[in-house]
Amino acid sequence: MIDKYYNSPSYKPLYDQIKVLLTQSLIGGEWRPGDMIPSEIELAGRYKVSQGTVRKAIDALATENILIRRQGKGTFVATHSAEGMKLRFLRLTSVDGQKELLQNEFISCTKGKADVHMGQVLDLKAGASTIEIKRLLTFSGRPLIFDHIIVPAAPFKGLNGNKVEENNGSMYSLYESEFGVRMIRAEERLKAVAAKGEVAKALGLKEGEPLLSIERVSFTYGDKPMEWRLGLCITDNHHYMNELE
Amino acid sequence: MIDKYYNSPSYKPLYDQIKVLLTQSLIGGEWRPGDMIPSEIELAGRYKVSQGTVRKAIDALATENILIRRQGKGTFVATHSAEGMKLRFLRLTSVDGQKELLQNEFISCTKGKADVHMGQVLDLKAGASTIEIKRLLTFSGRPLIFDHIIVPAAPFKGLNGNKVEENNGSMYSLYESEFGVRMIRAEERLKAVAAKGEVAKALGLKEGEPLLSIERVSFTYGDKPMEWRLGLCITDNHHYMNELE
DNA sequence: GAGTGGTCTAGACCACCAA
DNA sequence: TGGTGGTCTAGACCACTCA
Repeated sequence: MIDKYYNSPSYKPLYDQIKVLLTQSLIGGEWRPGDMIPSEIELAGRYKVSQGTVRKAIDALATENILIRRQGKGTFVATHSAEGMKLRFLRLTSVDGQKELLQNEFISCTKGKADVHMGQVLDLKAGASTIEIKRLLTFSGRPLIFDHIIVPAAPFKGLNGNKVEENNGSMYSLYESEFGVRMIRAEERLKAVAAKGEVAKALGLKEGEPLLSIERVSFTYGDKPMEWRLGLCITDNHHYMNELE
Repeated sequence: MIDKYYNSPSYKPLYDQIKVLLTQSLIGGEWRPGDMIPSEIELAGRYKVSQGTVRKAIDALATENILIRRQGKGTFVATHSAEGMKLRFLRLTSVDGQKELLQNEFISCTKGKADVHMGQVLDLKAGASTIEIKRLLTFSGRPLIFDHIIVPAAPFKGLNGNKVEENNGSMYSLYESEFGVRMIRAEERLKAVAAKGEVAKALGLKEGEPLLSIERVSFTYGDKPMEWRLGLCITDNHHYMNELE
């Protein structure tokens, strides 16, 4: 199981192997979001390595926001239901600095089929069943974002408009609490586009006014894509913040 | 100098203290971009700590892209002149995937004064001298980005249009090689705006067409802001990529 | 072969938290 | 007071690079 011998043909550092084992326990549901995982010393015993090696594996998962360390308490599986994590992937900030809460205005939830492109994006066969959600996010009464969300139907069997509304639009905590799907990372592609049609109407804009288009694909454990999302945002009083290092 | 005793009122981990000392040597120019810094063992001796502690400090600087480790060779000060680092902060990618090189079309380089807002952004007194550069970046012959750059005049004494053109618009490697200013991180704010005036003309657009506005502030060692930049981008065939974790 | 960073261990002690 | 994560050390050995 554990292979510490360097000359092995498929040599990998021990802490990488431990990291894989920990990830498998997460995927397998041995520890669920919010749970405390065993202590470093216990894990060291289980895997027959030193505490320092386990520590390095946990450190890696902690910097990826998959685990959360708390001195004196333990190490926990990260969860989207924790306060402050609900909008983890939302980078939009009001120009005057405050990160206010948004209101969710549900529009529709329908069944669909993945076309070839969406099949590639979500790693599905073309024609596979999907669920599509449209909604409007408003900020102090004014429309801000028009969201179009597509997820594969299979892992989200039973997802419907009621559940979205009950959850007040916090999709990620819904995915996690109802379907056991935790998103760990996302890729975004941004463009500037002109408002038109349904979207312009919902946002109360004239045709042709500029909108920030944010296309996002979110991934769960094992880099499996589980959600496609297109957000069209009015950026008169908000901007998308990003830090480059 | 080094304080490893935990009960000290201003307790900080040893590796953080080492990190500060290393950063000071970088600011002071003891090691310049591209240089190899002393080996871990040598630094451990100099600071009277163990190799592991030095390693942890270097690890931190390496994940911040300030130092670069190379097994078997040594640890080096990161540099913008290295190939592949020239466009380090440019997140724009063509839709069909290729990360092509851009052509730089110089427009102007003028002297100016910081207004109150720019003073705050660049940590200058209002009225301090600045240098402003405007340019157009083109991609296979077609305009792509209109850049407006403002830097404080003092640290960049002698910066002019010729130098920008000689450098083919690679501003960061110019700052570094000519003025010893290395940028280590940047903050960006993105919006969608409508093209107008000078910019619309330069980019060959009609008034009102959507543009991606990227406002960037870049920082050198010690989080000192050294450059403000506004890039207005045509995103018909390009998008801004971002990874969220 | 000499020198560098990379991995792994074992153990000591500290800081934080909860009961 | 006991358990957790956090820091620090000393030392062994491996992998990579270059002369």
